[in-house]
Amino acid sequence: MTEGWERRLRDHGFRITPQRQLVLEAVESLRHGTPEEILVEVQLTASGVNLSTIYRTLEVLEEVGLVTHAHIGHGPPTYHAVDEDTHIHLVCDRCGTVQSVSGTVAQDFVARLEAEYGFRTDISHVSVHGLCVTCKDRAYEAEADDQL
Amino acid sequence: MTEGWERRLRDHGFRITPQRQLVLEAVESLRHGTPEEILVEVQLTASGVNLSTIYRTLEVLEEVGLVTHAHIGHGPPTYHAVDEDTHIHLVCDRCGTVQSVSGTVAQDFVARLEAEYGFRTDISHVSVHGLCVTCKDRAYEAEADDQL
DNA sequence: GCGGGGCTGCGAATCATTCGCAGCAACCAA
DNA sequence: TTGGTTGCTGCGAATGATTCGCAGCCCCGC
Repeated sequence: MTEGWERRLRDHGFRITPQRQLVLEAVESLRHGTPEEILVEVQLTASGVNLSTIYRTLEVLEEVGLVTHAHIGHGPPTYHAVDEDTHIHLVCDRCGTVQSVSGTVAQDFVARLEAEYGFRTDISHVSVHGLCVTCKDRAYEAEADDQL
Repeated sequence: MTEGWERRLRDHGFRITPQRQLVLEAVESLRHGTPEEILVEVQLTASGVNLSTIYRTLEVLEEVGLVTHAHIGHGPPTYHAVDEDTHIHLVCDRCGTVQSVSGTVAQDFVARLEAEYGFRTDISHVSVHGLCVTCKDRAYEAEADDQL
């Protein structure tokens, strides 16, 4: 009985290796993870795995549709398993906090982009920048200062 | 008669320098530009300007609200003058093309994020990933192959 | 079980960005 | 206008993330 992930790899002409299994499991258990974080998780089981392998493996897993990545803020990308609930990251450009919200808030927006531009949005990949509630209030004060 | 950009810098305690003027002009004339591209543009006028200065200057200009930046795809960020019409980048993850569309398509989405989460979206900073019309069609074929 | 070619570990290379520092110059005051 | 004080810049090195080249290993079809 071939598991789904094995089939997906094979169907795209890739081999099944322990590293690929471990990386996929790490992504699933972390839910959010940068390559560096995934490396640490993988090394709990297999300490010999190299960071280059993490990068190459994530690329492969993404190509066959088992994981996706999103860019949050300026740092390295974070990877997710595709079966995660799709969500959107609200990134505060001032304090750097990241809030995950359900992808459903963007459904209308996504539909509109498809209708008007034929663009098929990968919603889980979107990250939205701006100011969180807290920092927004502080920004108002700064604007008030500007007026003086 | 002090020009607006000079006033903005002074009001935040920054000095007026030729480099800052040139970088701002370069951003305005390029409309979209990475630090590297801005350097080239600036060096048409002043060849001695250094890339470090471009980075530092962009940071300052952003802090005082004269420019903003957006992350498009995996490469370096691109900078825009703030008086540009706000727009959104639709980035195709397959072919890499970037399409700029009016920010108005996102107004409802932005309003909803503010209403539901108190999040103030910087719309010009959003970049939306997915598949463009052309690549979307090609993706359908690939999915069809998967079914076999 | 065997062989070929994909995969991995390792270290070096690359790319973007940041930092440290010494000299220069913008700006305030007299 | 003339100084003096900082802030700003150029330069080169450091850093951090990601990629590359290559030799050896091991997955997989026969």
